[in-house]
Amino acid sequence: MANKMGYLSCLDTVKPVRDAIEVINGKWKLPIIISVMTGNERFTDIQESIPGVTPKVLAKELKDLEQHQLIKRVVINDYPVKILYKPEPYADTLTPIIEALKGWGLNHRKKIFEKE
Amino acid sequence: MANKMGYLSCLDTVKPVRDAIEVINGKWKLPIIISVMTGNERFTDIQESIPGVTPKVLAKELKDLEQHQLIKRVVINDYPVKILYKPEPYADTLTPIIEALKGWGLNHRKKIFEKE
DNA sequence: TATTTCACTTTCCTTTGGGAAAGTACTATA
DNA sequence: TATAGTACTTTCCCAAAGGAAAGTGAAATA
Repeated sequence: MANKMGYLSCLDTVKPVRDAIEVINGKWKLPIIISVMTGNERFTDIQESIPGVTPKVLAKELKDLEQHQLIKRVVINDYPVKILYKPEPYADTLTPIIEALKGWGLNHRKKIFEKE
Repeated sequence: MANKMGYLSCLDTVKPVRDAIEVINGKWKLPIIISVMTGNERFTDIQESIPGVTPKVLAKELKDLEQHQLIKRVVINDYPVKILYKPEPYADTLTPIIEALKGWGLNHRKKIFEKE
């Protein structure tokens, strides 16, 4: 079967981009990763560092991020038990994405304020 | 008022990242931008270049992207009327984000296949 | 003994995203 | 005249995202 499409294929780029989006999708995953990478380890610290996040959402997203091996949940058996969230080394691979989004967001905000 | 928080502030990064996410959120916006930047101009071409996108979703996302000045809708008054979607120069500013996501997605897929 | 803290969970509810399928208005082509 | 293509819109529906508020259980602190 030959080439019968009238459009230009862009799957080379679209497919991996979609794979990445699936992992970091939603409003909260990247902010949570950023908070944990910044050094926030406790549930309530992470929650307070991200305005608007509710405990329900935070608990769910932390589980998702753990499954993707981006953070780990560490239980410390002192009395009382402490729970810490730490970034996994794999989280570092997201830095270029985070930096690109940060740069774009900064510039976008500037653009919006200037023009409108 | 002094510093009374027990957590580390990460708003410097979280805020602009959230601004960026708001613009490119969802499953389809980046794939559509990629398709248009690749050179697909016609509605059906864009649709066919992105497996799974429905006309309803595509129409809605194209409008969103137009509002954000990332693409423009051009009406050509031949008979029949032609409608073309073209990238705006501002779309180019997304390239670092797209490249970062592409690189990450490629590597992630490799990681998944190797390990599990 | 009462209150607070921590790390959640539970319930309820609304909004948003998005898929399936059909329809539409126009024009071109056979 | 009939069929096909273009660029959508419309309707219906479902699932997931996400917000608000309260609850929970254990332990520390006042």
